[in-house]
Amino acid sequence: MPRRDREQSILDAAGQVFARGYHAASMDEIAGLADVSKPMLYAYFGSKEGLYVAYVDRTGRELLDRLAGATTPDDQPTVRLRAGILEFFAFIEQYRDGWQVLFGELTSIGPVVEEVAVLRGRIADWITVVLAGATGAQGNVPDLSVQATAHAIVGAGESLANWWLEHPEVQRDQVADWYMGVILAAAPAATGEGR
Amino acid sequence: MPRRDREQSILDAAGQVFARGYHAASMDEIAGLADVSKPMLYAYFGSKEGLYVAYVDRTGRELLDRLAGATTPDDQPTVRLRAGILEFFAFIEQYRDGWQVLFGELTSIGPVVEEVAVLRGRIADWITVVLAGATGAQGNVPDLSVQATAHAIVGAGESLANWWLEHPEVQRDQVADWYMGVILAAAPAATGEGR
Amino acid sequence: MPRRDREQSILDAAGQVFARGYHAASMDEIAGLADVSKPMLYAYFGSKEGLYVAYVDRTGRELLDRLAGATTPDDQPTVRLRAGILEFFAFIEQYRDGWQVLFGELTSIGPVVEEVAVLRGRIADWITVVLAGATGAQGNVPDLSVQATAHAIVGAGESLANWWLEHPEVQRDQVADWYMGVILAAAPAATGEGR
Amino acid sequence: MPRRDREQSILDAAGQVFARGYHAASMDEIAGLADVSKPMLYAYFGSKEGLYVAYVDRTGRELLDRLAGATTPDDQPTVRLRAGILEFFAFIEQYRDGWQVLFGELTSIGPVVEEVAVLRGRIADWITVVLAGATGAQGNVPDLSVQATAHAIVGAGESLANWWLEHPEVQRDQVADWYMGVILAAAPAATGEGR
DNA sequence: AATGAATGAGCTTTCATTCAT
DNA sequence: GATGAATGAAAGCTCATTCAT
Repeated sequence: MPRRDREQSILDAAGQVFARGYHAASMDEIAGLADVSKPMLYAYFGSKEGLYVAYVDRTGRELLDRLAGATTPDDQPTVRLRAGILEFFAFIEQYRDGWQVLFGELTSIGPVVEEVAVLRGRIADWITVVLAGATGAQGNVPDLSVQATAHAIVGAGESLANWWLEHPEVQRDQVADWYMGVILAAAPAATGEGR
Repeated sequence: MPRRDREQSILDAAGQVFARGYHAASMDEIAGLADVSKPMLYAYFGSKEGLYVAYVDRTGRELLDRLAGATTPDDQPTVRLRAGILEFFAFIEQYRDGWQVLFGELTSIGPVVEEVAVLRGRIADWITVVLAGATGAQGNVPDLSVQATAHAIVGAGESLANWWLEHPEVQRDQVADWYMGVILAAAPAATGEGR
Repeated sequence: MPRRDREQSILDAAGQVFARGYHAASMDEIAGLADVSKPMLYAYFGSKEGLYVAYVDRTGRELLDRLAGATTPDDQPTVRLRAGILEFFAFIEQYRDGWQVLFGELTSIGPVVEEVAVLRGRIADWITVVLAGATGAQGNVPDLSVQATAHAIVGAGESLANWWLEHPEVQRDQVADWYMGVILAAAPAATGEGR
Repeated sequence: MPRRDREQSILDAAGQVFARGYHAASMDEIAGLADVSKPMLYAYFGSKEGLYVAYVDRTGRELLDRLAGATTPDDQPTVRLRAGILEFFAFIEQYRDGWQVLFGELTSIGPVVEEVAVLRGRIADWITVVLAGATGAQGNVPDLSVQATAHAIVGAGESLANWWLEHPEVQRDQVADWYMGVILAAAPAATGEGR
């Protein structure tokens, strides 16, 4: 099996195990699940932390790509927003492990904390930009209150996503709608409009 | 030192260490910080998990007590809401460790997952009740959408709190105001109004 | 409670716990069972080993006293033998814990090994003496073969006793009879007769 | 060193240490004696108990193999008996540790209790079968008294063996002869003859 | 006379990591 | 390129034992 594929299948295994938390994961288990010997893990990723970072990277990129791919700049802002949100929840549904790794352990291992923080910032940015279109605010330099509210919105989404994972009987569209409701309601604050 | 006091000072130390995550914490470190020998930890709390649960209990109760104490039922709903939110952020400011233990590790150890989930539910309830007063909705049996939105609101608060921890220059009142803005905006959905 | 009584009730508790093996026993458990604080154990018996020795002493003496008391020198040898054997099994039935402590752990803690070995020797002696009467051999200085066979007989008795503990439906008289059969059959060798 | 060999040398070391009793043995000491690091013990045997069971298994099988190999069915019964007994004592002489592990600790750790009990039963069976030939009894279904007496005989052998270990100046043949004397004397009871 | 409080030292077990082949 | 074999370090936990009251 060529290296590229090996790496991917190792990352897949790593996701399953890391989903239970960084410290609760063991290299042994990952190796076993990936059907590889442990030294391979180190040959390819250097260390446990390296493997974790690689997984977070791959998964974060996947999420951002999906958000980016879900919408075209020409769409109406609310259409873009809805498409993005749907994609967001679709990602959660499909990459449950990845989702839990990315957002389940806020106090995780040092270097990754930053990584995840950056990822959240990007998502907050995406929301801010789309919202700017949706609410008609333009060119406002986002100040602290915008940042804060954007984070609040992201947090609402995360929390909603976790709630959804425990209520799988609810339709994805439904959850997305509720989320949109919250976002649009909170939007004026988020975009700094009206201050 | 009598048992009661020792237990409290052990719990204080435990909080500092658990703040970095359950698995990352070691009994040795907690004992060292509390200036006690390890066997005392086990004599008083039985196990690492027991100590964790005890800490979560104490801290969760503290938070709920504060929320309850911050408001009197006679207050105007928005006054109550604002008082509660202020108290919430005051708690975060004061019990930073406790906050991170309670809300930092979504994928924590088995028995505590439930404990923390219950605590979150209680807070969501509190918000729902106060909101019901604030928006004039009355007697609505909270259905799924209300639950979901309440969770979203709680998540927004958590996320905002974490953001605030990294922007200590912002005033507490300020953050509370932003949060109130989000809540009141999202309230109609949370209280099921208008459906 | 006067010291004498305390000591006895501690020894009773010790027996129950030591029955599972010296190393498997914990001072904590003994103290709990005796409803005394741990320091009392040390005040009265000095150490875990001291407590163990005290228990072995008391129980060994009890067994020897019973053997001695069960028979009068004037009895017919076979009557004495049978009475002694019955008493032996009665002891086992009544002091199950003590029996297991005395004979269950051949590789026990240093000082006690000797103690128990001496006790066994005494019992072997008793058997030899009674047998000497029973088979008519007199005044033979017991040589190695007699010693050896006496030990074999004691071992047969222990093994039989343990077997009996797992077959409580069998009557004590029955087991005693079987044991007598083995002893009388083996007696000529034990008393050195016929060599 | 290949795994097979390592396992054997670990088991050898384990025997020496377990000879002092299961609870008195420490994995550290076994590892040190086997000149291996502790993790190897766990990699190969899973746990302390696993290692113990493995040792009991190997040693028990060895003993049974020897008993089986020492005699051919065509031999005269008393010849078979004598050969078996000689082999039994040879085993004890050679595998002193193993002997003490197998028969020294009657109250040992849970799972092994059964294992050792089964082993004893097998030996008792072997004796019963050979005795049946030696005394001419045939086809008797062994009843309780036979079982009991067979156990008594095994116990006599164990006790004799332990006595012998402390009197190494006695020849093996000598001890075997004494034991044979006891067995043959007790045999009628053991084979149920004459009832 | 009696105990709650306390501990040093040891236990079994697991983990991330590396070497020799 | 890939692995079986191996380990240092540290984890959670328990124990016999003592001291201050």
